[in-house]
Amino acid sequence: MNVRSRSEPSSLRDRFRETTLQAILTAAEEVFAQEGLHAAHMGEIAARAGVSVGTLYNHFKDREALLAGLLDARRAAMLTRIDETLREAASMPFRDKLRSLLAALLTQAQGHQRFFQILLQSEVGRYQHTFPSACLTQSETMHEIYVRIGKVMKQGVRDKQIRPELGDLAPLLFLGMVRTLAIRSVVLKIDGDFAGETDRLLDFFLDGAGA
Amino acid sequence: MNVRSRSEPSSLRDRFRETTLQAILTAAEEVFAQEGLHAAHMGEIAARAGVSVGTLYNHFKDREALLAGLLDARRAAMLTRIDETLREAASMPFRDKLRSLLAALLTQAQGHQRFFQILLQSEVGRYQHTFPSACLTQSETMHEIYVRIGKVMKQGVRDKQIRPELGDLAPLLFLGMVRTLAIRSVVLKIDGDFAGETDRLLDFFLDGAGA
Amino acid sequence: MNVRSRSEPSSLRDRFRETTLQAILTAAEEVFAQEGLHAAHMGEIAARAGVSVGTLYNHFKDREALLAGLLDARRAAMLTRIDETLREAASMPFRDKLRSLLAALLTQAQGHQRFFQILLQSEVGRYQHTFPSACLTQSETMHEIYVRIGKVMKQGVRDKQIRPELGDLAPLLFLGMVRTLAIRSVVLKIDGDFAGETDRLLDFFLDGAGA
Amino acid sequence: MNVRSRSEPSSLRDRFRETTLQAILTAAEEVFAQEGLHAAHMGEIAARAGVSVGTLYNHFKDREALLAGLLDARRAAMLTRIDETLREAASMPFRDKLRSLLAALLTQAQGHQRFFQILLQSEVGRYQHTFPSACLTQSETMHEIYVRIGKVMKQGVRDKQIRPELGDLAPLLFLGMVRTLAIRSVVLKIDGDFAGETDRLLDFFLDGAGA
DNA sequence: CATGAATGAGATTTCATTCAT
DNA sequence: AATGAATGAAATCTCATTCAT
Repeated sequence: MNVRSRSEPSSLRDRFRETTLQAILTAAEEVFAQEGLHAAHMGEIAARAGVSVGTLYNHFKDREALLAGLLDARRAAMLTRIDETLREAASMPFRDKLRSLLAALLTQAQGHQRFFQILLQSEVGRYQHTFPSACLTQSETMHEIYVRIGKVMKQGVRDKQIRPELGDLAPLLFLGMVRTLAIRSVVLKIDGDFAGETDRLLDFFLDGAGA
Repeated sequence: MNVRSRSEPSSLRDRFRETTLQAILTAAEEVFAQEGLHAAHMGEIAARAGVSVGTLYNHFKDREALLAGLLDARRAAMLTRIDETLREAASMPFRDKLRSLLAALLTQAQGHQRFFQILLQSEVGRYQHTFPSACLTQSETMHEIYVRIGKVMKQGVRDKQIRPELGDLAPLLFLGMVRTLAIRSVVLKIDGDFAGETDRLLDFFLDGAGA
Repeated sequence: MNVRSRSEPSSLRDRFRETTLQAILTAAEEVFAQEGLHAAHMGEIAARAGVSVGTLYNHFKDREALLAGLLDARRAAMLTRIDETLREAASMPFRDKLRSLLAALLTQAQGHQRFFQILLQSEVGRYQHTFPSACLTQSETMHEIYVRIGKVMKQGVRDKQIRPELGDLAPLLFLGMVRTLAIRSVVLKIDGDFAGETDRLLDFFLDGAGA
Repeated sequence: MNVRSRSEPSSLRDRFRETTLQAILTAAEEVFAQEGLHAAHMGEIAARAGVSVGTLYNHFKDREALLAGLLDARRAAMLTRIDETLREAASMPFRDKLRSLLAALLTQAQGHQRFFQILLQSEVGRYQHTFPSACLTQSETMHEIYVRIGKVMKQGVRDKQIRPELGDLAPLLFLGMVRTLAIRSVVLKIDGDFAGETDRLLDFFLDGAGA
């Protein structure tokens, strides 16, 4: 009993801590995506999370650690989702497998737009000075995604479904389509239906825009 | 004579002033591209231009005006180049015209990588707070490019060279390929040969990656 | 109980905050009065208040807000004091009432010499560009004082104690006497006994300097 | 002849130089009065004078020397005018002499409002750090004026025209009336008719505001 | 642990002054 | 002697981080 009465407040505390942590991560994702990596201020993140700045520092050593933590958490979720999709699609014919992958990427990009925006920022901006470890995380994430797309493409080439001339451009162009939709959504400030474009994009990717 | 004797010292000074201005713009382009819009510090720009901080402020009211001035200058050059290409290609068959446009875009993206990087940053980052007027310039630039690509695509659809189902995605995807190369070059830190990829990209765009 | 245990630490912190705020206001009053509105530097104010520069900005948005906050606080105190005096003197004969008002003004001018110096600076200097809102506060303060003096003067005219020919010059000249003492004290750098001059000034005001 | 032909261009040059100098002084007077001693920028003065900043430095060692030079020039004119008035009024009865002095002061204050505004600023502001020598000039100017008023007042006391109780307050209060009009004109931004108030002010000074 | 006021390093911006033309 | 672009010291302001409560 004693043990329980001691352990329960502790687990309650843990749950509180976890809730706070999630609130911080969500707020951070919002602010980093909306304001940009450099303009995302700790005060703003704290305010949106409904905690004080000090609390941010109780959970993360500094600003960079907060971003790195956020990216780590999201990255795991994203890669897990892609891997699941690929496993489910393992035995499908190539075109269906590619379709599943594209649908998964688009669904992720739409469902985690904020995280995706951060990913895009990391790609084009130079944040190595300000966020060295977060940048590392991001390029690793991107690399993981490329590796997965790359495997599918290689299989496609082996199966004579993908022209070999494209070589390593194929994964880049495939992901580039997702990026295009994401940017369209940011620029036009509309919540475009990413997944609904799956077939148009797949047709474009495999058969081109030519008549 | 009087006029000349008056205008000559003035034009000499003007030439000096112009030299300084170009040095500032070049330095600013480097720093904004390499460090990112928010992390580009006036001190760094001044140092690279080989002038003092105060000199930046003799030429531009503030940091934002400097960026806006830079973007205005580069934007004009880029749009002029694209327009020239399109004029030269006006009477070509569609595929050649599209090839010319793509080659022009890739050449620009490679020749003005720094400016292109800034353009990409403006697309994905949220700089409206910090650089309102520069952002406006950038979205106008992007819009101008889209309009030019869009016209060619519409003609392609009329000529039955482009599948009409893609609709407004066609220009986005076309520019997306250029973006893909630009990002590859940034991420891999290699000066990839953009223009050399023209044909691979054109084939991909018109005929797809499918075998 | 819970409320108390929550409110107490908060009120303790509030008291600290309030202490800091008062230290800042006092330091600002000193520096603005001694150095002049334009030459009062934030660093100097911070140093005298015994805080860091950043702390000033935790309490006031910028330099102007600090001045405006200072003036607002002091203005309330000054007008309250004058109003009290007038209320106490409401039923006195005119000469005594005027004497009370003059004594109150002189006491205020002496007791809050620094604030008065700032008031004088605002009158003669052109600070509309640098301190627009503070200037507004100051002219409102001056206007409030004029209104109060004006009322007494009007009553004096009705009671045939003040020559009507002076018209609206009477309040100006009355306040001018106070200004004269304040300036004498500034120029001679002596802490002249303002209140001790009440009767000499009252005699002068009512009966003139003529024999 | 040779001598003449050499001296003439020189005197022409001198005249040019003199013209430029006057333009600078006039511009400086405007800017120092309108913007305040601290906010008066060399660039603004140069622009209003229609010369370049460099030219200011060809005529004056630095900003302070420019202000000092301006004040010296104006001070001489003002004191000369007052002295002339006093000489002309030397044999008048006391009241007329006082009236002449007051009229002269008011006329000066109105005719050289800008200079007067600078005088007022110097009285109440603390410019010893920024403009040490100019401040000296100003307090000397003020002192000279006080001395002149003081002499007349002393004579008034001897002639039993001025109550001796006022003592050294009399000159202060006399000048205070002029200051009152000047400030009214600044605050109300009206070009009040100073000289037209001479008689009202003289009556007030000698006989008071009492009925 | 949470809090949030205080800190101060570092950024932007201003402007008197210099000096090559 | 006039010019005005360049200079850089000094000011204002920002914001990540700390730490006493």
